[in-house]
Amino acid sequence: MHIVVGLSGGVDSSVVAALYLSRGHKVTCVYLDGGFGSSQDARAVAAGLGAAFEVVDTSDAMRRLVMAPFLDAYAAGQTPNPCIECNPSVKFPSLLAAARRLSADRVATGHYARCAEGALYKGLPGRDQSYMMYRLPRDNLPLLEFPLGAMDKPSVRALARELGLPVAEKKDSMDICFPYEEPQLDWTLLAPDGRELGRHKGILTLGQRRGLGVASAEGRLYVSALDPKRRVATLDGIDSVLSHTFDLRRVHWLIDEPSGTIACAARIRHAGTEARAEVVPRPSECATLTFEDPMFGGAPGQSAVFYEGERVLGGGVIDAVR
RNA sequence: UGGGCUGUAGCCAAGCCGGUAAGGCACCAGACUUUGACUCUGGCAUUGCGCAGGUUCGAGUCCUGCCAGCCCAG
Repeated sequence: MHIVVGLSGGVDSSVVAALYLSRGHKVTCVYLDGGFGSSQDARAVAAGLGAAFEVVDTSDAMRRLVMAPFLDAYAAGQTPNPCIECNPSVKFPSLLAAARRLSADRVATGHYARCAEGALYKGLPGRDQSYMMYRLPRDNLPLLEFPLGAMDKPSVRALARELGLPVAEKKDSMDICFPYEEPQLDWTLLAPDGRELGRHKGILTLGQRRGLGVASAEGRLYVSALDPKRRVATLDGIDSVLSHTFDLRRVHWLIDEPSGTIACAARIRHAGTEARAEVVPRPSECATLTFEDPMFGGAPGQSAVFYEGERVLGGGVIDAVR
């Protein structure tokens, strides 16, 4: 089999490339160049493995489809999740296009998730990245492989050492992968009774408490409401940030679209807890998500992802928190 | 220029009849994390407690004076 491996130069994707080679497959490593970062490590890994290597320029798509919307969202008082946008609109389309061009059979990446028979499943607990991929087009799934989905990080690292990969000890990447300037938005911070508590220059997220610079005798304060038009943020106790119900837009399914209400488990943050919920589909790719117990951390712009056991059912972008 | 109250780190605030400065918030660092959320861990008043004296083996804690702010009377 000829397989295209999305090679970032990190530990995970490097192990993936090595695995396919050791199984005797033909591997072409593709480094996506978003216009920042360096292809050096990836190139070195591919060279070390004796695999074909090429660089695909995705900088234009990154700017248009990921970075610009990211900043727009913050300006609109939302909390964007660029990784969720990048996967279906830049990363996987670019890798699949490369595979088509090279007449390769499949595409593999180092994501901690699993793919089988056209369905997407979680990776192992504690290392699951399926949340970031719920928005992939359903017809992409049969072409994708995530060989690390059944592994944990220590094993992957151990394997990298065994294979003698030069990046075996490289630190995990986290945080947003592209550079940007934080928009200097002028927020006025108010108490629930309308008292002015302070000002804040920059971006704010619903549920945020650090960086506000406001001391309160009552305890910790969280951003409980954002009014992007007036640039006013209301600060309140943690109870004010808990909610059961979320309105979703841009709902995307990885199963046949349900005709009515479905019960499932759902998550509203990548590293958030999964909890029992109910999804009521609405017209125009909308839905209402209601949890049995109140959830913390929901913010417009973030995604809610639905699960049934290990399987990812779909998800949507949070439009409003109720 | 009558009476009462208060003055402890950036903010709020414990410190009882003196014994060698709680706690919370904020802030900083780290952990966690393919979203800058949340969470967790650690640090955070170096003889210092409005100022100046006094009593005492020892004072934030008692005494005197002063300064500042607040309240009630005027």
